[in-house]
Amino acid sequence: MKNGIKEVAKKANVSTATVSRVLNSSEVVTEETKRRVLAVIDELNYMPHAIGRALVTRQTNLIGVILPDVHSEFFSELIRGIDKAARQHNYHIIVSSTHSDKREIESMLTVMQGGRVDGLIIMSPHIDTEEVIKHLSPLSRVVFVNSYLNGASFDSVTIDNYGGAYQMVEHLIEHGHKRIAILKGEERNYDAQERFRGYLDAVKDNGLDRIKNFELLGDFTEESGYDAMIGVLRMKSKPTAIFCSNDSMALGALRAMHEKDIIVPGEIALAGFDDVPSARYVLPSLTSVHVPIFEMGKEAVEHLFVSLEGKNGGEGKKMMLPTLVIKRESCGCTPVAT
Amino acid sequence: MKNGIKEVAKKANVSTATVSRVLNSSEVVTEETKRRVLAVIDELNYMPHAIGRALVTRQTNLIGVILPDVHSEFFSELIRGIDKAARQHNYHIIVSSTHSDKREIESMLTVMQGGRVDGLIIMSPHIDTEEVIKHLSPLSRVVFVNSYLNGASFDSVTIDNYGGAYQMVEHLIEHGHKRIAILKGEERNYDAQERFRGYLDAVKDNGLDRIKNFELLGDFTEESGYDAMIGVLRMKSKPTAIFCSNDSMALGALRAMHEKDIIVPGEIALAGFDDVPSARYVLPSLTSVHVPIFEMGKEAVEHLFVSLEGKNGGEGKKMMLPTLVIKRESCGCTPVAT
DNA sequence: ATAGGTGATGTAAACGTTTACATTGCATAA
DNA sequence: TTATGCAATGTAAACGTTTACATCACCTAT
Repeated sequence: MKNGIKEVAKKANVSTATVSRVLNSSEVVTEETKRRVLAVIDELNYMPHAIGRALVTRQTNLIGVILPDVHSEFFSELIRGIDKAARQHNYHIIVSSTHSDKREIESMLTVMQGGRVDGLIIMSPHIDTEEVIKHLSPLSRVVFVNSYLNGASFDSVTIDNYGGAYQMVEHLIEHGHKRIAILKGEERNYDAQERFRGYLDAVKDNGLDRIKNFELLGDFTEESGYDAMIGVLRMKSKPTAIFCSNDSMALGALRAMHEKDIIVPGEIALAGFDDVPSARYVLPSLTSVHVPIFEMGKEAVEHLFVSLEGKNGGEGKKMMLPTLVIKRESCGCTPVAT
Repeated sequence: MKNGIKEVAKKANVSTATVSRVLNSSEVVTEETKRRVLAVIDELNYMPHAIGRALVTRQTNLIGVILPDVHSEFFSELIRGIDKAARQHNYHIIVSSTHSDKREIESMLTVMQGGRVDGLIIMSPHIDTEEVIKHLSPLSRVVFVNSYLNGASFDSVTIDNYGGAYQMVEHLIEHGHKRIAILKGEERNYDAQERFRGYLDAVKDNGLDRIKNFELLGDFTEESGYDAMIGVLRMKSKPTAIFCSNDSMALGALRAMHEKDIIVPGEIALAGFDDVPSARYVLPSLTSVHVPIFEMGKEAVEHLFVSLEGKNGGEGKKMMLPTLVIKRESCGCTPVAT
């Protein structure tokens, strides 16, 4: 007992064309006919076949979302933002995580194209974004999110990594710190690069010396933050403040300091980036740079729709969302609760 | 300059059927022909049109995932597990969050069915699951995840909420506690119910009195944990231990105790549920019940594929994944680091 | 030499819609 | 009365594949 548009048409004594017109609320159908068709649709519990429809309209109402591995708050917030905005346009999203694996990215793009989605949102924080672009069919609509994209004419939405880092470091300087270390992220990570750039400029613009020893390398994980901090604590002349390129590393650093009985911020002040939920609940609470992830997802979708509706291809519109320094206990702004 | 299978066929001097056979690696094609076709495919950069294919094969290689609002670690872990398993079968996933809104669920189901996906994974922790089931087309393949599902003949994968709570409470009892409070989740939440049931049975089986005053109501948010704890601290005769139905509430409770200078676990011991990442980093670190979220997603997909491959409809196979008590500082197992 | 078999390829229908165009019936104007 | 126009509906092609079936060439056994 299959029931397609044909069955509905027959039962309602009209042609499939008319049923289709009712379905797409075309104006030209008589009230009477419309009522009859609707009744039959209801009776047969008819559901339009999305694939059949997509084949002819060349529209799937689907957006593909390609992400690298990403920590959980970021991931869920981004998806939430994207989904929310997509739903408002009556779209759904196909999500896939690439683990930043080249072969995986490639296969993903192949699958996603070929009519399966109307547009693509890609996050590619590593420098291999050029690889990605190479596999992009020229007619596909794409918006990049928080990606390394030098000059390529694609739409993109990013957060102000540079500015956030700059302001945070400047804030530490306002506290009187002159020896500020940075815990960097992976070299090839775009966010990490930008945040480092912000640190460097803030240090320079405020007349402090750049101390190469204080530029530590991490990889955005809690462990790497812990390890790096242990290293710092072995230094003869220690920094008085540490700016971590993300909160996970800051939490790791904090753990190391707890273990070694270092008082934060008394002996060493600490600041992170991302403002993850835990930042509020650790002791001392973690000063961090808030990042509008949800909004970024939302904006990405809006950009995509502009591109989808306009005839002309994406004109490479870039958008940068502001970040915000959240002052808590670990930088010394608020007395530490005990 | 469109290029479909026809263009490939023409250029390679074969019929579309042969191209299709090459594409689907059918055995019967000559080596020579295959090579020629493959060459043309490469030259034209031909990509099979997924929709055209789906229309005739009646297969989209897509799994729909419908989730309520869910906290971020849970969300991302679950998606990760589902995506990983799906990719192994060459499937992609369509994700949508319903915010537990009835109308939204309904429209979601309608959209998702009608040939758009091959199967559905649904998480519906609230009691209104029956509403969901009502809108399920009988031929759609579905696996429920962590859902309230009394007896309905659907496949489902859940975690052992009851057992985890039971063991955790029993563990607190082993520490010598006799006055153990519980911070419950919303009444209509399935997880919350089960965890409460575990608490109740553990208390009873160990010969302790049920103290109604100690059964506090929360809603799984950090704030509700904080508020409830403030209430507890005003009680004349306080509990000596508190079991929170999830970690967010436990973190809230912890914050309240910090503010009021209550020593944990010295004065009041604390335990949570979910084992979120922050549990490791708060002070004191939080004893909690670990939940295999990733695995749950993976298992859900595997169940779905069994159902997809088998001719017969889902036989209502249920699977329950074990939970694990993780002992840290907040229950008194480990000395608290300072 | 011929029938029958086999292996490779081609032909065309089918999947479930939408939509350009054709048709119909009817009202209105000349 | 007949042309004209218009509103409502129908007809059938199209979207891009897959696949059952037909065809064809060639080989083998009789």
